[in-house]
Parts: sequence; structure tokens; C-alpha cells
Amino acid sequence: MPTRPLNATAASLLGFLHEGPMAGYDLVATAQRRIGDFWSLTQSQVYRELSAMAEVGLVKAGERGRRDRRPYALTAAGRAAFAEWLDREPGMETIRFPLLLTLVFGRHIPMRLLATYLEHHRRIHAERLGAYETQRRALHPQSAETEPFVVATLDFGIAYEQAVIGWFDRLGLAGADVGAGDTP
Amino acid sequence: MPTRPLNATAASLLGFLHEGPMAGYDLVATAQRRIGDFWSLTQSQVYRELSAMAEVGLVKAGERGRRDRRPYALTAAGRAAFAEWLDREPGMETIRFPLLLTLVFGRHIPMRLLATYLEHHRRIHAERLGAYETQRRALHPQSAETEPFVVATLDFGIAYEQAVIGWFDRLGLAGADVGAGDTP
DNA sequence: TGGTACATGTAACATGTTACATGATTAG
DNA sequence: CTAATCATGTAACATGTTACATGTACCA
Repeated sequence: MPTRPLNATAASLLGFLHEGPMAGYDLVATAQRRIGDFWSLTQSQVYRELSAMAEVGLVKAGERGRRDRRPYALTAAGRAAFAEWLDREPGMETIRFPLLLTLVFGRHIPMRLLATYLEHHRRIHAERLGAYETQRRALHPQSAETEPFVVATLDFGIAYEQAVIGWFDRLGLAGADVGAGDTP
Repeated sequence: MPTRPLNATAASLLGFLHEGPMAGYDLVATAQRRIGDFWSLTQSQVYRELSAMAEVGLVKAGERGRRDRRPYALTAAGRAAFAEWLDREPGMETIRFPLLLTLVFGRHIPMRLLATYLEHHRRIHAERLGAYETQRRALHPQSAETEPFVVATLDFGIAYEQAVIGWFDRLGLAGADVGAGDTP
């Protein structure tokens, strides 16, 4: 029975396991740090995928270590499944942006309130951009995070945040004092 | 029992119903056209939300019309629930971008294959940008779609696609012929 | 009269989210 | 000893996805 194709979350876990065995806890942290900005996942999901993958032999749980850590290692089947996943055309991105929904229905809210939402979100995006730029400057050669591929995703984050901030700043909502400007 | 807060999908449906009663089919079409680019939803979901909302009285199903259409109308409770939803701070956006995942794990795939993926996605984004720009130019005054709020979301789409395309074009993956350039 | 587009709906399952429960280890 | 943090896991539910089943009306 051909186990149905991996989902992207599971595949990512297998991807990280190529760097060596890891426990769920580490995988959560690693994934959130390395892909969390464009692929959200939760602790619950990670444990679920790990036990599911262990059941079908894509990973193998090792002996429990200190603090009950249970390291998972990639198996040959896991490696194969990962390779297969990479071979399939990646799907289109999905964006779910609640603020834009609110904005579409803007005529149903007081401008004041809408302006607060916009300012708040703008600030968050500005902070994110700042963080990405710091990361970008701090890149050390010779770390897994410095691979050109990884740098490329960081650059995506930067481009995205810049676009969002630019958009906020160009938003000219007829007469509202919704605008640019960092926090005073 | 205080019915738990609306989810954004249900809220959007209520939002559209402010323009008058509509059947599920129309709501699907309307939603996909007006918010589909930053809030994906499926037909199944729409019917599910509609019957759920009908059960708790946020909408009211009318008489079946031609071709079995069943129009749903906003109720006072629905209006209130929608207003309440608008009053809550919109959450942060989530982006799930499989191509970036593939890219993070780029060292595990042949450059050739990766390049195809990138080119393919770049083309799709270029097409989307083109479509948005056409829409933007075609805006007629006096339509629901011409509200400044709605235009703002279209502008977001444009800014986003421009950023993505810019990123594709700047991607300099060491020695790979992954690059800019429209289809020849 | 037969195909196509319209329209609703369900079933089954995959994925995502939130909250909680439990034990192990360490730092103070 | 005790609070904090590390680490795993489950339960329950919400949401998203895919596939299918069914009937209606239009149009060639």
C-alpha cells in the first residue's frame, strides 16, 4: 500500500533530521527558528507527525535520554520519502491576512479604530523587518544557517516586510490620519 | 451560553450579506473574487458555515428559489456578531509558502530541478501581478469594488507580487542559471 | 433530448489550535 | 526543598480539503 504522499510539515521534519537525530522538542525549536516565518507549526503537530512517521517507519525512535528526551532518527525509508517529496512541484503559497479582511469591510468600522489596527500592525512589521535585517547582517560563514538557500529565504522575509511597510505608508484612506511614521 | 466568537471566514460571509441576501453559491463566488487572494475558502466551508450560522440564528434561510437556490439573509444577531468581530483586533497574517520550504532544503535537490520550480513560480506571480494591474486600471467609480478600502487590498496584492518578483530576480544562487527574465 | 452549467449538500479525512496533564531536571 | 524550565504527550475541537452524490434548468 503506497503510503499517501508526505505533507509539507512532515517533510520538513525529515529535512531537519538529515542533520542528525533530534527529539521532538528540538525539532519544534529548530523548525520555528528556521522555517517558522513562512511555515507555521505547533508543538502538538510535531509530536503527532513524529509518532505517525515512526509508525510507518520513516523515522525511528531511539532510547530515551536525559529528561526523557526521545531522539528520532531518519531511516532509509524516511530519506526516500523526503527525496520523493522534493521531487514534486511545490504548491502555491497561501496567505491569510485578517487585517485585509477587516479593511475590505472598512466601511463598517469607525475610522479611528481601523487606524489603530493599521498602526499596530505596521509597527509589528517594522519590528520584524528590523529583526531580519539584524540577522542578515549577523550571518557568519560556515553555519547551517548561512547556506545560500537559507539566506535566500531570509531575503524573502526582508522583501516581504519591506513591501508590506511600503504599502502601509502609501495607504491613503481618504481623510484618515492613517499613515506612515514610526512611533514618535 | 455565549456562542464562541466568530471565525474570520464566517465573519466575511456576514460581511457580504450586508449587501443583501445571497445563496451559498453566490457567496462562494463573491468571496473568492473579493477576498480569495488573501483569504482562501472553499465551497464546502461556505455551506458548512452557513448552516451553522443559521442554526444559531446569525442568518436566516429564505424560501428556495429557482434552481433550488436558498437565499440567506442577515439577522439582527448576525449584524451584531459581525460588528463584534470587527471590534476585535485582527490577528497576524500567516503565510505558508511551500516553495520556500523546498528552497531551505535546496542542498538536497539538483539545481536544475530547483531552477524549474523557481521559474514556474515566477511566471505565475508575474501573471498574477499583470491581472491585478489590469483590474486596478479598470476600476470604475461607483461599484462596490471601487471603495477605497477595496482598492487598498488590491494595492496590497500588487505590492506583494512586485516584492515576490523582485526577490526572484535578485536570487543569485551561486552559479545556477536561476534568474530573472520573462519567458523568452 | 442530451450535455453543460448551476446549485446544494454530505462524507471522510487531514491539518491546525488550544488547553491541559504529567514527569524530569536544574538552579537557587 | 521548591520554583522554574525542560520535555513529552493527549484530548477535544476547529478548520481546511477532496471527492462524491444529487437534482435543476438552460441551450443547442
